[in-house]
Amino acid sequence: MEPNKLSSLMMSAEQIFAANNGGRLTATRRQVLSSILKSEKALSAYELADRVRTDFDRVIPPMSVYRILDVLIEAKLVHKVSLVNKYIVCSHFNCKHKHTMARFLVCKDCHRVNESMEQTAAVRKLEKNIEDSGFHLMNKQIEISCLCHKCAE
Amino acid sequence: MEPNKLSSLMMSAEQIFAANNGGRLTATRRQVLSSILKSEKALSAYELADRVRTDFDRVIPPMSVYRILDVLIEAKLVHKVSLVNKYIVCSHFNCKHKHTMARFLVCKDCHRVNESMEQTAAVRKLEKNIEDSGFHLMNKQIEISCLCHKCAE
DNA sequence: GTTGATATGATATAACATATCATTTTTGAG
DNA sequence: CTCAAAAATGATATGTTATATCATATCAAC
Repeated sequence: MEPNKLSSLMMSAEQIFAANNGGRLTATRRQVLSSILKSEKALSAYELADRVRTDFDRVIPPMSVYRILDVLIEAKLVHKVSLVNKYIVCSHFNCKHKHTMARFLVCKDCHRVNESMEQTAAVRKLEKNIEDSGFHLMNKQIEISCLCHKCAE
Repeated sequence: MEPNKLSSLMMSAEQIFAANNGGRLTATRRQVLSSILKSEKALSAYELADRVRTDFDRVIPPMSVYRILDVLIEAKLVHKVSLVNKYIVCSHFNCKHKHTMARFLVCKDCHRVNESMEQTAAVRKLEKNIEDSGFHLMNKQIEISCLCHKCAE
């Protein structure tokens, strides 16, 4: 990721936290966010701790990474990709889109993730199906296991 | 589950394995399948080992349960529900449907699962989207995190 | 500056999963 | 029927992901 893009995303994050009574974007959280932002694939909490160690020469205990991930997920900056038990930055926390339902194509081998917005009509139909089945949608997130083109070669 | 239904499902499984050069439906596998069939919610491999212990008064090591789950998944009798790292019987291994893409609504609290078939038109569109994104579908399975009506009360 | 709230560190342990080698059971050729 | 190969299971160890809990440190407001 180009430094400009990274710093622009970090500035967005600052604003999101400033507008947010739930917590602060502390130095530690900034480092974790920065490291996960730079990754183009989903990372486990432990892998992310390693990245922070490399990127900032600072050891953060996994427990803290989990807690910080919770905060970042709560702030909608990060998604948990449950198919692979890993975490990835929201591909458009920086943009103006109203966040409806996201579809995640998850490479089962390298854990690259393609996040895209579901079409409104499809979402409406899906939400109706879900309610008709006696379930309530908890996470506007659809996950599908795939192989990316690199891993498919 | 009524005993009749259970034995009918077990007979189907026998036929599937008989038609299948990949392996046999051994006594141990039959017990594991029977225990998972009786559960109306998804179970972890360890929970399933516990069920077999209760149901058949027989201890099966978790390692064996994992191996047997692999075989049952391969035979398309069982699904892995990756959202919660648990396993559940395919809701229609006994029926005549051509198996296209299945949608799983997964209760994040009690792990009950609603499995249903995606509509053909939607699947076609989705598969095209996936290919256009440079991914290959690996598992005709869509998982969505929900709360079931009982847990929502 | 003290106090209460927020955040992080440290430690332990639980839950899910795989690797590997040994043993047992089944199958099929002779 | 017996032996050898293949398939299945057992046993053990270890890796990976996640949570619980208590102690310590930092920050914000008065």
